[in-house]
Amino acid sequence: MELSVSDINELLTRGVAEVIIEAELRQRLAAGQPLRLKQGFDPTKPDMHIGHAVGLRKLRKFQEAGHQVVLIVGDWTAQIGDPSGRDETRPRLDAATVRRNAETYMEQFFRVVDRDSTEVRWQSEWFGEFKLEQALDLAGRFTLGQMLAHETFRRRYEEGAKLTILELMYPMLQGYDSVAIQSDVEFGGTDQKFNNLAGRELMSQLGMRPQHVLLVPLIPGTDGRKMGKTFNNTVDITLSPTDMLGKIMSMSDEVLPLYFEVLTDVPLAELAEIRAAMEAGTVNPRNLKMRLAREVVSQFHSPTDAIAAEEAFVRQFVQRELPTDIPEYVLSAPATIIDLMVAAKLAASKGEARRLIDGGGVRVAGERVEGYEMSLDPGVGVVVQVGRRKFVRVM
RNA sequence: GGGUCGGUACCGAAGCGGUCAAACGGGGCAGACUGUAAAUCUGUUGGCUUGCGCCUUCGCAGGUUCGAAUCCUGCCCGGCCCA
Repeated sequence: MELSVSDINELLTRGVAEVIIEAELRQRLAAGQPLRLKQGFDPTKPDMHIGHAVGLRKLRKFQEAGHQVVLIVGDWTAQIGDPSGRDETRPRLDAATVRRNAETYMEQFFRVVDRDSTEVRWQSEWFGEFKLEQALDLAGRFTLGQMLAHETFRRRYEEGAKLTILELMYPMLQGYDSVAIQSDVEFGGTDQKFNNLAGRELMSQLGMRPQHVLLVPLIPGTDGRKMGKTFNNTVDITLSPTDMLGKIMSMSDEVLPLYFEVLTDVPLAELAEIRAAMEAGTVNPRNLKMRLAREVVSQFHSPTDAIAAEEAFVRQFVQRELPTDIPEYVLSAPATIIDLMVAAKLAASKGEARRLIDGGGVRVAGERVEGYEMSLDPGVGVVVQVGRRKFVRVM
């Protein structure tokens, strides 16, 4: 497939943080030779969020231009745990967990990336038979000085935190993957730069053409802080259309333009308009956010799902009506409101249930619950609501 | 191997014999205001118990004491200094 200069331009700049080395990669793309695009992952935590989708979408665009994705399952590096950005040593995982996580990950990966033009490789193909001699050779190719150039390592070293030799091995192993699969371009988030460069270093030492590196930005989470599990601000791609839409609607305004850039195909010209309108304050960000939410839900589900989710959203949060899909909880005997909340998982403990009631966060049939005495009978069909989004119909 | 400092709730961090389920900050949850935005304000944040009270929790295991997160012993883990 022939790419125009502007196609290549968008491929290398939109939603891209850095390309190493851009001029060279530009030439190779123009030359039209199919390239091997390396994307690795560690099967540590299988849940993928839309932050990961940024890179995957980019891979997809490259595939559409005729290139080949090589997905590496880091079943060895997963046992070390990527130290990048980490303040502490990670626990090591057992093989069965790794395997299971890998399956889950790939299922999610192929929701964005085309399976047919992807080659899946496991690190154990080359590390399974690795000899100590080879490991020593690898270790001999990097200096401590190089390793301490890595922000993460340096900081932990200087702060006197725990830093194992094993962790220093991580970038070397990831780098060796590039050698093993003869990577042309490695994809990753900006936090992967050091590891990716280790691949370039190794390849050139071994007389190979060093891979190029394409880094995508790490996007902020829904609250504007770095997206990650610890902040509970991710939008997981496995979310239902309703939840996904809801999460996006609850995000901070400031991240809107970036999300449009990296998660939608909205044309660049329009992107500029959106940015300008936001800055000038001539649009209600809520409306833009709804459009973004629609676009994203359409991608991971379908346009029909997106429309349905939007309608449900408007009913529930704008018109303040009850959602249509309230789960039922079947009561076998009369129960107090406290016991019901715990049994129906509206509260984690009886203490929490009481606190929620004290705080005015519990409603039964639309009426705020006061005191703990209320009791409910089986079959009343009444809706119990906790907070703004937890509902149960008591049957 | 020796010396020394340290390991507290989701995270950071006080406490150093009783009044400690454990200050304070962050985060979380809920309420008010909203656009399920931000900012702001309020409440709450181990479990059981409507109060009283009981149980579990301050690296692990023992011990001293009427009483321990706080003192002692051993062990495990980490930092620093020396080798």
